[in-house]
Amino acid sequence: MELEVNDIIDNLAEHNELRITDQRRKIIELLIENRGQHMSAEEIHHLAKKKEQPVALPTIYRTMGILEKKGVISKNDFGGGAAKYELSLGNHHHLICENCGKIIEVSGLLPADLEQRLLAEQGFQSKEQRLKIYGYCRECINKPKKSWPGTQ
Amino acid sequence: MELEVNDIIDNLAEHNELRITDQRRKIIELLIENRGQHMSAEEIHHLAKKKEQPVALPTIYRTMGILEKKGVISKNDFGGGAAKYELSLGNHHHLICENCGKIIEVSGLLPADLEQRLLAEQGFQSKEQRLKIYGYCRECINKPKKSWPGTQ
DNA sequence: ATACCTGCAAATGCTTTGCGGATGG
DNA sequence: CCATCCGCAAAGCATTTGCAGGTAT
Repeated sequence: MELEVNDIIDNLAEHNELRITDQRRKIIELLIENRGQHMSAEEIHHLAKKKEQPVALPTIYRTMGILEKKGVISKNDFGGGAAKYELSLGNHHHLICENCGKIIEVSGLLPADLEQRLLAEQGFQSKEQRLKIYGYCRECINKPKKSWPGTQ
Repeated sequence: MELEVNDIIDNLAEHNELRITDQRRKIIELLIENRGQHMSAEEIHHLAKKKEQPVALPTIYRTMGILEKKGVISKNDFGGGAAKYELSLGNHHHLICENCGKIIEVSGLLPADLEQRLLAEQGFQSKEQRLKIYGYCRECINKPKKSWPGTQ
């Protein structure tokens, strides 16, 4: 796990003028510790503070911008106000329950030849696919529904 | 075309306590006139003003909220700051060029049995699927790339 | 008549920016 | 040493809200 922080860090520094700072290391560390979670900038800020290594909010936003451009993380808008970030770990997609706000991750929903088809039919070279599916989760499917948006 | 405005209006008023006002009629009119476009609240605001039937921005946001909940429109975040709205006309998806910001609409990208599969495998009842594909369009695929985000 | 709408102005909340001081390479 | 980065405070923007007056039904 500690290894991976360095993997990412090294990769970032490799070709560019990107400096390795305690703040950036800490942010990546937190992203790895919470892999599979969707975290807002504010949540990362709180976690860092709780671990006695506070990182200022503007620094977090600036870092997220860099990491997103590098493809290390992806930024999601689930409709709850603040953007949510997560480590990019393979192409997966999100089922979003409109009743309780739960996010379920799923893979393997897209046809395998999608990228080639788009290139052939549209001349479009795709880098990343994001499928969001809105609906009701197992628990809410038969419950009376409340209104959206609802964060968790 | 004028017919369709009334279709939507009537449909909205049918089961609910929703009033038919000039502002709501105007907004729907503009959405229909610009079908296939992606418009921000601000753009709708400008268009209404230009047509001598101004609608206040808060009213536009409030109306968009209602129309979205009713499924008349869908709200998109393409990363350019403001949300973009469009009439819901069949399930289509968006190719987003990271170089020039162009949005290309495409249909028929998802497996036909997707909804049934999700219900069977996850117990998830899906209402709406939105696939966003980031990459480079035909014109930009060989151009030197600039940085993102760029709106148009 | 009355519940619902609108417009205005102000508030809100996420995100970005300017800047002086700090620091990694 | 110097370009880059950080934290702070303040600004920027899209969106929401409170409220008083207006309007559809």
